Amino acid sequence: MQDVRTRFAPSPTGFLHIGGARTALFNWAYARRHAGSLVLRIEDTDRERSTAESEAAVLEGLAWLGVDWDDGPYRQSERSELYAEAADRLLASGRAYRCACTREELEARKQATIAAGRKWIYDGRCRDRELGPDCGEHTVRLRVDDDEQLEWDDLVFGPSGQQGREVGDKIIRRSDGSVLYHLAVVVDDLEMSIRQVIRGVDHLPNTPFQIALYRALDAEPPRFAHVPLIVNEKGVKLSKRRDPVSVQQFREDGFLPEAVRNWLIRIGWSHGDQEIFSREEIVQLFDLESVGRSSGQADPAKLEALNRHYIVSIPAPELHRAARPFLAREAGYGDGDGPTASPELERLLDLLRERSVRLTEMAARARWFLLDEITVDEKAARKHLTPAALPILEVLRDRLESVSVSNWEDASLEEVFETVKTEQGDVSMGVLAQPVRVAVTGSAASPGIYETLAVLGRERTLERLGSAIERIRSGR
RNA sequence: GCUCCCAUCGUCUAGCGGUCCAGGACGGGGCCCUCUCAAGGCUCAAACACGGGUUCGAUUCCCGUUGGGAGCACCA
Repeated sequence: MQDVRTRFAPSPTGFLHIGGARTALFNWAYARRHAGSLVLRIEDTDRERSTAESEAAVLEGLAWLGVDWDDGPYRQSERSELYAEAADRLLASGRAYRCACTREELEARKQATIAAGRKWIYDGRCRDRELGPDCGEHTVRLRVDDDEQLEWDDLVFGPSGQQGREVGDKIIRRSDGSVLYHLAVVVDDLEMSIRQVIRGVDHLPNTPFQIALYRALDAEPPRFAHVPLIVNEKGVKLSKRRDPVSVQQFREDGFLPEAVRNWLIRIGWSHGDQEIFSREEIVQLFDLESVGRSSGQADPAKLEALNRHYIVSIPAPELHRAARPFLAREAGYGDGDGPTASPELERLLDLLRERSVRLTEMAARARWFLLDEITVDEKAARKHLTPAALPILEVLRDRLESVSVSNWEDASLEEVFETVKTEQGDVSMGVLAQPVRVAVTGSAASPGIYETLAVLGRERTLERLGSAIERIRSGR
């Protein structure tokens, strides 16, 4: 069997977006699945747009998603001698030639061709001129013969290819001596011994020319796998500028990496009817054979469903760790600080799991516990903190006062509620619980009332019941 | 415009000639449960783009139409 060695090659011109993240995931999954290796290469030859911050963001995003690599990160900006050398070699072997056509001339001929309704391909004017290094300002082009069959068996799209005449002699080295993307990629993939190139279909049209480059360099091309694009609601390829889809953003919005990873790996890939894939299962089951060919949308609702799933099912310590920064933010702590871990807080988080889609929501639902001062939802107060509820709250407060701290737990609290319920003429639980809930959490929604009081603690419960009673009495 | 690619419920998809009056998941509707919010249980609606072939038989194979997309740089 052929060795597996893949690569992910992002250009650091912004954040890691979900399209790139998914490509990374596919490369990672394929490499891991086949016990191969993954190389990370930063394509930062566009000095104008590439930044160090962006590179850091990309690496951070990958790490967060659980994509680990075995080699790199390499930076193309540090490898230019390699590319220059390759261009020289091509020139020396006659597989490439110097072209002295100016941009203006090229543009004029191109426009004329297009006006004539034909596709512009370099017309080969300098092809046989055998220009030497002293020909003045010039570019270097790869010689691609008209009848050359540039074909490959795509791991996703099957047999693909073009004739040389459809490709033409493209520039591989600019007049300033720098090298173009195609050459850099081919040289790198060769030098890094990449065996499978897994990338977006938007690169598929580049492949014939790159194959021509491999041949010109007397090298065997790797296998290619072009994966369908992730598109937006309009069905158009995602763009960093237009579509707000950075991995970083999802992280800040309270999504778990497990959920985002599961979400992305399932766009364009499936394994029967299975929907939930752990990191281990992806490594076990992923394959290019079950990657589809049509582009897909990333459905936010699906991400939310997955996030809910993982919030419920990840081990408690992991959930607590993931939730900490969100709790800190909600509680108004500075960076680094955080709410003290306590058995009550952990219990509350476990109660909140089933009711939270995102960590942000979870933290918001924990506000009444995190802060000493609660904010009372006015609508809830109007409905439940009414004069009619006053006697109930008073009786409950008195009864709860006689429950000791050591007895402050679900069972004894339930007992108190049951007693009061009977005494008040068999009122329904709703009539009893809602005023208490609003009094104690400020909101009409919370975990079960016994659990809520138990987690809050005796002192704070009594204090808040007192405030609510005051509030009703003073008619606010 | 040219070259190439794609086409199953709203979305992601299963299906690799009969097992399909097309299955799952998310989303949506309804019912149940219920101290609130959720969760959960049950349930309903929802698709093979169209037209030709091939075949005893097409969602599955071929061609065309339509629709969508990608690429056409001295960008990556």
